[in-house]
Amino acid sequence: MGSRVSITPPGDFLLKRDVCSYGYFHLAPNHWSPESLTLTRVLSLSGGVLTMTIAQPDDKKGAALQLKCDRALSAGERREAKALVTRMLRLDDEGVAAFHRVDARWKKSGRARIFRSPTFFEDLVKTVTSCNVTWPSTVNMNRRLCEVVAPAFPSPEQLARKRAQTLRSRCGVGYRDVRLIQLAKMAVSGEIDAAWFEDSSNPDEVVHKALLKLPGIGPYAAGNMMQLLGRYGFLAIDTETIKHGREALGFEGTDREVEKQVRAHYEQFGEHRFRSYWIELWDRYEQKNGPAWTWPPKHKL
DNA sequence: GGTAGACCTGGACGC
DNA sequence: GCGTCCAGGTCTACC
Repeated sequence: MGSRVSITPPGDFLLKRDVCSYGYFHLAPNHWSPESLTLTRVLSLSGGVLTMTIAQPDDKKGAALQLKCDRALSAGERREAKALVTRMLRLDDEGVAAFHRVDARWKKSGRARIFRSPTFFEDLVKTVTSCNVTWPSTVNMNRRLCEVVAPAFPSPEQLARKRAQTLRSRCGVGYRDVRLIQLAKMAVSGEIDAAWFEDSSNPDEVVHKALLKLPGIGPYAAGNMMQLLGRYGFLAIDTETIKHGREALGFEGTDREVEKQVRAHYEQFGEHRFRSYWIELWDRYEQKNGPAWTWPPKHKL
């Protein structure tokens, strides 16, 4: 007999909109069902692995979330599950109103939350697997990491035990093999301390610099990790950003010139600049392709 | 500090 | 079916 857990989200939270707000909702072990509007994923808790389905049956802002698990949970595991879901769905984001004051374009729709992973380490690995590849390769890498290493997504301990050759040949991560194992070993040894990165009392600039020192993390990945940590004052500039600068914002010139103009443009949003940029970009994707919650798992942006 | 080239995978394309 | 080209961000060597 499985467990059911109920969570009361913030009054503006809408599951389908706030899960399908960043590409990670299509990366294993996440599975979004456009038919049932539910997110299913495998999680690892202290009592073992389980599969959980998250639904918002009333499909209205602020309506209760129902978590359905395929096995019974202890009281401690219920707390663990709630904490992981809270991180993924950003239920504890206290900056939504402040963001809408700075960028009122999204106040009516309520967009502000950007989906992420239940753990810092999963976000780190997903970010590395999204560098220097097209999206279908990122999808494949994450699927195979879950198939080959751990169904609930590899923990640092599980990944640190793997051989580079295994990751390369069976997970298709290519030259990222050594970097991923280095990151895992650093997380196991404590050299990468997730709690330190998550601690909002540490200054953004210090956290950003620390991210840039990690293997496989360059300017784009560090910017992306900053937003995944809830620090939105940094942009994550990639080829999509340059394309957006040209097509949506009308900037011209070389890539470098467009990047400069993009950076200058989003200055006005201060500590919220990534959200303003990302929601604008995502909104354009949805104008072309329909709401993200209708996209099939193999949807190409 | 700036830049060129290597690193891998998978998709598109031409034959 | 095969070979070639290209896109994608990080890292290193070099100027």
